[in-house]
Amino acid sequence: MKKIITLKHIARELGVSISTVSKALKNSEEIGAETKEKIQAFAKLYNYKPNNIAVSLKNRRTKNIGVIIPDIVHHFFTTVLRGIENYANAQGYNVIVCLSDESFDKEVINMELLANGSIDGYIMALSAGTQLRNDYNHLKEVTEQGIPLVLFDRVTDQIDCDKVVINDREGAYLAVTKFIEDGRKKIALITTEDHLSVSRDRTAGYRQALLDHNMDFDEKLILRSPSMEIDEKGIEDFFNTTEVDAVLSVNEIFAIHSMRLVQAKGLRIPQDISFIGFTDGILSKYSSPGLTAVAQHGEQMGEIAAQMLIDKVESEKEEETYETRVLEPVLVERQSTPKN
Amino acid sequence: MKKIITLKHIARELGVSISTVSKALKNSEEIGAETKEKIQAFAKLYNYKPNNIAVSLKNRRTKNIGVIIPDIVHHFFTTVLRGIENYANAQGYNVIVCLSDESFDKEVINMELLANGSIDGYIMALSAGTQLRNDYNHLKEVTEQGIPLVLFDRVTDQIDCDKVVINDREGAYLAVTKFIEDGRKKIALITTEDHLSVSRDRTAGYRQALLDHNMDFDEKLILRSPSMEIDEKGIEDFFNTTEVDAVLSVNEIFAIHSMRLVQAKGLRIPQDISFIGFTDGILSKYSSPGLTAVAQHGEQMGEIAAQMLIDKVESEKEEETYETRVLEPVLVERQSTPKN
DNA sequence: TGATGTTACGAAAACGATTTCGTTTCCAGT
DNA sequence: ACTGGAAACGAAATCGTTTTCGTAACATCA
Repeated sequence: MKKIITLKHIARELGVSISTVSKALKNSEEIGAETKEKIQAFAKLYNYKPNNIAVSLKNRRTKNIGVIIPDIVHHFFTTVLRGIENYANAQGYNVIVCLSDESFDKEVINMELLANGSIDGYIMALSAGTQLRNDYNHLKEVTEQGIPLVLFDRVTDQIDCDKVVINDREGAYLAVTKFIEDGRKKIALITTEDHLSVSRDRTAGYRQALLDHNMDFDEKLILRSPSMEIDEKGIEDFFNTTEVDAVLSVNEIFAIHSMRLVQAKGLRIPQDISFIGFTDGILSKYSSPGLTAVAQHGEQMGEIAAQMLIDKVESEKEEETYETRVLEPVLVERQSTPKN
Repeated sequence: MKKIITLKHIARELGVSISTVSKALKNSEEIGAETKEKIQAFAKLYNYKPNNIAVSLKNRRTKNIGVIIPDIVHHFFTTVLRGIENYANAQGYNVIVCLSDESFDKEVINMELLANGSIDGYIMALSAGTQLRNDYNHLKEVTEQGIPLVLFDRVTDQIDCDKVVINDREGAYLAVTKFIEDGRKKIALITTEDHLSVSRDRTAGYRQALLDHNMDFDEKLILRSPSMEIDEKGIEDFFNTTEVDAVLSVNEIFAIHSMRLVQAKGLRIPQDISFIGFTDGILSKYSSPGLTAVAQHGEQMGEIAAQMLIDKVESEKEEETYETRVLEPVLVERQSTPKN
């Protein structure tokens, strides 16, 4: 078993002081050429690596960033996470991932677990529980301590911090406009309750598109699931009782499930009914027919979030100016909507 | 901006020594009741939390575990990660995630990034690049330093450490046996080159099942993709030139893509051709028809890996005994195979 | 020769917490 | 009154680095 070696060992072994070793390894001009070479050679030989923990303690910088997301088995979040990882790693940062599981309590616990100096800043998407409860004190505490925080996708305007979102409203607007241009008359929306910020915005965009094209906004054409979990019964009932020729869904799973349902009823996609789903994920790509999707640029979002956070972490000045970056969604057309 | 408070601040403010504060906050019997109360109250008031970095330095324990996986936008790995998270968090550990991107170099870099005391141990699945190169010196270095390491799914027997795998061979065997029992004669295998340990084992299981049932093992029925990335052209050519009535695929995507392809050619699933895929992920569940899958118990795998690692980390003794846990796969039957 | 300047290195404080030994004070026991 | 021993607290070392500030030895210059 090879021992891990410290400055002290090198110093003792070579009969010099710890400070000399430290400086020599940093190639300081202060140290004589001979001594430097000797120390560097020794360090290389024994594969010396500075202890990160000690360095962190000294610098008050951990080079770790904490990411708290509601769920990891979810294409969009993993995509964002990849973006974060990419940028962070390139800058020499590590990413500590915590899952809130859509629960307020877990979100709080996770934040506290990281709050004791383990990280230099947070990147988060709010859990459904937190948004429902509308309680952001745990975020406030963090920002009040001056720890940088970047919120993405699921954000709140009750907290002053940097944010990255896509224009969810515009995404829905795009989709519904496409439906209308294709001559669809009964455009349904499958979404969740409005406490999720993204659902609220998407519903608003849906509504706006209808109104802007002189169509009725009919609550009966909206199915609101209590959460992002699939409610198969609810969806089935909805399609049994509601006549519809286009469906916009706030996530892939609702859309895919609905497609299979109406296909089983003998409807043809996209001739009889067309579909668009939010999140251009793996399901949209591989479903049959392929699902036209509102792409959310998850990876880019992650990169931007990481960049904003690291910029804040590394900027010495305590400017209290926050920025919200809004990414524009695009429609990725596949076979679930007619070609023009 | 609230300042973060340290033992020193409390000590100074209350006119006692740092040691007294430390002990008081740990409810030590050494400290008088009055003093203890005073200190604890003050600490609560100012929301004192011990600095993790300092504690880590003192204890030589970070309570962080490093997870290195090839890809995060991949259902199986995220499932495992969730299992790891669950167990680790419950034990008060944080998880640092690094992505090797299937590259040997990135894997090495990530390991080194964590190797300097940032973590108490590693959980890893080998990257394709590493398995191809067959070079495990970076792992050896780590184990030689006595840092605990648990390998999962993509493992190697060139390294002595704890491992968790599913019985890939048995999974393929199960699937092929099912095909044979259903009367299939031309059973294809879509896999990758054999340098990936899982592909090798699955191919072996496929072969064994055929031989055990007195059927020919025909290389022409095997399509080997160079990597886990989809090779659409290759798959199309394969189905155009090869007559087949059953397909076992080493991952979901190959299977789903193939299903769409043969459906487009007018074949009926499962009447004319049936499909089984490895990894019971989201695609299998939501494809049409639903894809019968070999479930890999990713979450359980993650939990076991985390448990093995934390056990090793926390056991003082330096026993050099390693264990390999083998999970048994199960077949999740859906509509891509006929019902019996 | 004495003042000044380099060069090359070491001592020590600091980061924040833990822990091992003291040390002081006070009181009981004889 | 003297000893012994709790009780309550503090000093200091320690974890491994970094960094500031000395300082010794030697060279330079007027």
